[in-house]
Amino acid sequence: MNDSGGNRGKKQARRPSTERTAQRDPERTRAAILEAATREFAENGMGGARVDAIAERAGTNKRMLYHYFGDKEQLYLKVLEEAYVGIRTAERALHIGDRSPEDGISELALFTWRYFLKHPEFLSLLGTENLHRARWLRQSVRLKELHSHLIGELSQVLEQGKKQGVFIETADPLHVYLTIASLGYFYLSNQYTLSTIFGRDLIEPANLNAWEKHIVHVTLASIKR
Amino acid sequence: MNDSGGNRGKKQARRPSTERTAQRDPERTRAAILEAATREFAENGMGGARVDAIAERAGTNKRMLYHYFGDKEQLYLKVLEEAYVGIRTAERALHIGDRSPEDGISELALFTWRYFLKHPEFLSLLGTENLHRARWLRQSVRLKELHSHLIGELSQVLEQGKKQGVFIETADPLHVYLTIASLGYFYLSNQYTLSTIFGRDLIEPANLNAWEKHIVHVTLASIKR
DNA sequence: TCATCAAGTAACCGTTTAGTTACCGGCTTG
DNA sequence: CAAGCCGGTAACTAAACGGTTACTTGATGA
Repeated sequence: MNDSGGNRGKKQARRPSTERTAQRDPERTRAAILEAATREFAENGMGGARVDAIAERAGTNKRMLYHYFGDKEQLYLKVLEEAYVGIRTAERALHIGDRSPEDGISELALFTWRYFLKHPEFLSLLGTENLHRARWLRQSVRLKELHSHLIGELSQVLEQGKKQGVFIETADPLHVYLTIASLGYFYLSNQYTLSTIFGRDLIEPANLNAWEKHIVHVTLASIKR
Repeated sequence: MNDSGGNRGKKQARRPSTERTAQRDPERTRAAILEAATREFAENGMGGARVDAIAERAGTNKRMLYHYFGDKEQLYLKVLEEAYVGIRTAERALHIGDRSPEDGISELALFTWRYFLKHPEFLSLLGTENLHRARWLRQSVRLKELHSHLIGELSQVLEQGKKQGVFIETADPLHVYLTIASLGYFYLSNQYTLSTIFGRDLIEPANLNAWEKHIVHVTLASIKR
């Protein structure tokens, strides 16, 4: 039973006595918690993630988690923000404007697909956040700035392509990005139900390669004159 | 405090005495639980959904829920199965083979988009199930049969289009379906984060109409000769 | 060299949760 | 017409949960 001992409610002398060796490396501990939290939230969602599990995965305990991040919700937001910073930073390094418009778009499509493939935790976090209608992301000020750059750069590439006569006039930067992201996101984040209902292993290399080609094909076909 | 009274652990005479009027309508109760569960699971995911909340939403209590569905997991699987049956049944009624190949594909794209738009709970359930790597869907035998029909019918439409010379030879039924579903799913299920980061209200009617047109355009552009 | 304070531990707390038990009462049927 | 079954209620339980408290440890600089 829970209530054994009969001393409930009465404070007793405790003996915390450190049994594990203390790390004494705040930066490492903080990073370990953040990484463990990323995995836990990605695997179980906000509702399913367990604070105890995060602490254990990080090789520390709950006290430190609350010490560094406040509470579960703030830790979750931090995880989400870092995930966005990760993809947008890598994306910026592409400089899609340096090539021909067609190559620029292909490059962006390939990059996005491969990033999604390499970072399933990012897709999962997006799913979780949307389940909650962006409840936590909305609170984040720093994230909103990160994205105007992407649309701006993509817009320039499309304009150049229109001038050169290779892209249709109606091509819209937001639509193009959403198309690329859609095709990657759906295939990967829904791979488990899709593989089950269609009886095919979508994550098999041959199928992955076919879909990668398909994404580039569809994206270009939708904007080429 | 929780523990007031001092009678913990000792079984006492209870007085359940029916205070609400009993419904005495098993079919209605069952359906009410299923509908309430659909909403609760869609809004909160598997980990976040609360059995008490489902019972309350259904206007009944937990006992009935366990009586009809066994436990939380079996109830969840039932909800998921019903959601799939819903979309596949409506889809079948389209008979996309009755029109020209191009119209058939447009029809399927429009139907899928509008069904997703009308049934956000279906998208949400898919997301939740994939978070758990189709853990529950895999157990379902009845679902796997439902989907071969869709691919078969789509395959016929594509073949007809190829014969008529309007579709490219490489068009693949699974890829076409995944393309249509991708574009609808991503836009709608990620509308909250997307609206936040891009600073646009994606669910606004004008934007919805533009995306509907875009889906049809992209789908056809990707397979037209 | 020793007081201080950040880093760290583990037990603890109050509440919530999935699931169970004890009991009720009206309809059907032998 | 009574017996029993089925649909129903609400209180209960053990375990799990997010979050806190009491206390320890080791590096540092006055």
